[in-house]
Amino acid sequence: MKFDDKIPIYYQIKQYIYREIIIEELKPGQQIPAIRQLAVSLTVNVNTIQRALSELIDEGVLVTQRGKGNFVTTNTRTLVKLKNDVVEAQVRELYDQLSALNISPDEMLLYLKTYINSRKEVHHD
Amino acid sequence: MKFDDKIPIYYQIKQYIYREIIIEELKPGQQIPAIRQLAVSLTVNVNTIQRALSELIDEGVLVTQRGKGNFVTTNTRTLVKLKNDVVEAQVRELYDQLSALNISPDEMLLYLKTYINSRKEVHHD
DNA sequence: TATAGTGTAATAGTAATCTATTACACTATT
DNA sequence: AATAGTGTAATAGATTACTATTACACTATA
Repeated sequence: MKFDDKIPIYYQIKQYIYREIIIEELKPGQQIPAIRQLAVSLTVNVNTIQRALSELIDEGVLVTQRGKGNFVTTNTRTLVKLKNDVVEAQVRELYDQLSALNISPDEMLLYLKTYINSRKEVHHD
Repeated sequence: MKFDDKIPIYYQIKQYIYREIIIEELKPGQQIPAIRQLAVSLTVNVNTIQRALSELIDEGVLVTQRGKGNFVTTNTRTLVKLKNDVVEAQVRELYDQLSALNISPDEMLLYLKTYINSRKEVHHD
């Protein structure tokens, strides 16, 4: 996985797990990969994984069972809130940043539409 | 100024100056505040300001004149590119993040519209 | 020429993040 | 009982960012 070197890795791992849960790549109640396994597949230290997970556990997104493993919460309310919060944070970020550039809401929509269209025509992946 | 403690301060200061230039709060050719003045008004160390400015100088956004001060470039091409780059980076960020949540372009537009409307109705500033 | 206002550079100390490593605790299975 | 697979905890070292501080270089002006 490629990390942004301007943002703490443990924090980016939190966001990554949020996403995996939201798209149900990790389903409610499902056991997530073992800490040492995650450390290998993300090529970071176990402690860094542990820091991310312990925050997710504090937030109630994951539930830990000592000796067994870590599991996605089955609490629907928490999971719905998670998706809403993550999406809204992203949208608000764009809104705030473009507002700071004196760009109007209508222009924001136009910029987004234009960007989407530019992705449709040419695919530079 | 309030900084995000997940992102280096010098980097946030760069973004701040980008914005001031884009909205022409700092105009082409204009002298920007002295380094020690910026350090006071942003309540950070002179070295931190210096790090941000030296990168802006390397990028050609600012021009320095030893003993005189720092000035916004008068190069129109650089300034136009700056605005385009900053705006597109923001839009791409939203697009990529929401794509990772399996959200379609149409849904992205809807989310943005909804957020904009929610800002119109109630103003919690 | 002295002084005030600029930018520039270097050093030292602190804090946060990440890595590497070791050790321990709990669970399930052989 | 032993073992393998989990999570948990603690220490030490490297790196980066930030601060504080001091000093120096250039420009303009009194």
